Amino acid sequence: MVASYAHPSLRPFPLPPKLPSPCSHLLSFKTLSSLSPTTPTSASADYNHIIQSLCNNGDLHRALHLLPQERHPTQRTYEALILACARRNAAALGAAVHRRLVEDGFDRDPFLATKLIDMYAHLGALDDARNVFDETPEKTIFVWNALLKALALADVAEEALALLREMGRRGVAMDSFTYSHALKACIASSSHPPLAADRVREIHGHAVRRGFESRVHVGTTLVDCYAKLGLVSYAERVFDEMPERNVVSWTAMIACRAKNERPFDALDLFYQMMVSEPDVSPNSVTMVSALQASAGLAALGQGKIMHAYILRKGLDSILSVFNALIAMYMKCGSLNTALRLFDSMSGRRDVVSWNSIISGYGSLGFGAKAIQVFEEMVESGIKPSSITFVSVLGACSHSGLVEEGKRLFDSMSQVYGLTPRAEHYACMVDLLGRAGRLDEAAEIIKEMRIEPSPKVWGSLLGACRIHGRVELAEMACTHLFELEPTNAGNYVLLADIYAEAKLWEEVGRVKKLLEERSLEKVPGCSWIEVKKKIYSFVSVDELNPQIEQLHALLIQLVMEMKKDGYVPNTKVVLYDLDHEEKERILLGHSEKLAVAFGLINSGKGEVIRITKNLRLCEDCHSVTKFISRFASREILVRDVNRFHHFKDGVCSCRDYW
DNA sequence: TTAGGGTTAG
Repeated sequence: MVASYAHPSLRPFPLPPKLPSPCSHLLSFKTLSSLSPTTPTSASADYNHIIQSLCNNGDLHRALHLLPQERHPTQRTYEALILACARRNAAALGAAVHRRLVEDGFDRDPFLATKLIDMYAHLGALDDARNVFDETPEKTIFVWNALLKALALADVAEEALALLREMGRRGVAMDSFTYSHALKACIASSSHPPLAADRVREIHGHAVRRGFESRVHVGTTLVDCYAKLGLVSYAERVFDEMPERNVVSWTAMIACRAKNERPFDALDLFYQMMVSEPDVSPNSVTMVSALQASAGLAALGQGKIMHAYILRKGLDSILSVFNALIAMYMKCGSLNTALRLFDSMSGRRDVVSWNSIISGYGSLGFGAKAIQVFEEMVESGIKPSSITFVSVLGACSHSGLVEEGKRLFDSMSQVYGLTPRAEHYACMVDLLGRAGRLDEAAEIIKEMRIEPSPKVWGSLLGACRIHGRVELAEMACTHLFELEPTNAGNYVLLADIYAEAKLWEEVGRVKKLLEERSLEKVPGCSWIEVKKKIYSFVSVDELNPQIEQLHALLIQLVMEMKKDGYVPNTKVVLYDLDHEEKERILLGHSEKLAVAFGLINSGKGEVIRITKNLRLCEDCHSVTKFISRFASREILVRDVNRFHHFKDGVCSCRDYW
């Protein structure tokens, strides 16, 4: 079944019956007024009960008003007050409750200490949380875990690990909660992945020895930690060995694959869960991850099946699911469906919804439209986030809107009070570099107040590739080879630049470096979804059952093109081979095979949608433009950077990409 | 008393 945005289940759900106003079932306003602190109180009034009820109903002020009336507040009363202060982000009131609690002699109570630590952590007052911990004489495991969690989730995860070591020294018996917090601290503690991985492995080993690995929460946290470190096979091993799995464990594993360039395997796992686990029902988070996998594959058919499922289960009322649907349609190139969904959600759009539309327009090459949507977003009262600027600056870059991009970049700090991060500088380098203003791009890097990230140098290198700047490319590579020595893509780009300048000796030198470091170029791969099945192609794909048919079609098309003046762009082939051999390699590029497959196997009027894991090659770009005219077919190719929409012999990028 | 998974970009 195929879902459309107009599915009847999309009609708004009936509103729940109107709730009674807070506390109306407890006390009338008149009764409350009579209980004000200035009024003599009745000895029989149960203030503890009333205060707790007021707190639970969100009426913190009235609860605090009553507190002085109660001579003997109980532990439960203080718990309710602390939780209410945390919920309302009421720092000053929280501190006042804490003072009163101390006066009442509850400062040695480990239960309330746990609640206070949670409250202070929630309010961002870590020193206060630490003080409560220090001043609690009887430190139960709850107290230790509360501080561990507070430190792990704040930007002081190193301190969390120090606390863990202290627990070890003092012989505190850790429980499964301790392990979950400690693992999260490992991820938060280090921006250096190898160090974080060592730490996770160490705690993992510890958990295994103590028998905590079999706990479902610990196993799930381990899956997630390895996922965040990009160690997919470690995550899979933990997941496979879990004695008990629930929907969260399955979702963590699906998300792990979806986020680590394994969208096909993520979908596979999703369907495995649906088929083999009748007791596990996907929830909103599962569907968000599954949609992300469909988006990663640009598998529109799969995405539509999920949309139908989401509607049937009513999960589209959840904003994150709705946003994930918009993103999925955008990444599958279905701009109109994404826009219809976006239009249908007026009033409940958040910054994520807007960002999806801005980046969607950007990647399709509608830069001016992306800027217009950005302005509408600001007008509607939503504050742009750091990601909004990555999206809108990226949109400027794809469309060559240099001056607009510069203006937006300046507004980021001057108007919106956001400090540009490395990724924003990378956008600016890309914007200027693509437009051929490489010296300005290099100047921006020089003036950066923060350390340029690999993305920044990578953007410069990419621009050097487009504009054939050998020396500047070498300079960028001295940084890149140091910062990310194992990223084969940088070596390949440099070799590409040398090859284009016909510096074959230098090409050989870079290839030798790749060999010495045992690095392999990521092979180009393209795929296409036909009748809800995904077919993938690699270069010179001799194992493909239809390869002869595909070749015959491509040879025929190229012959027609040559009559039209087409000259194969053999400079994109990195090897110093003769022209004929280069042409043969060019013809076997995965994206050409996928286009030919689409022509043969899809319906006549259907748009051919192809996805490629790398940047689209220039020769394939020319050939696809021709095919779109010659075969009268719309062809949409999503490469690693953006969309190319081919129609009537023209590409939406207007050859600027 | 406490814990685990997710949406936007690059």
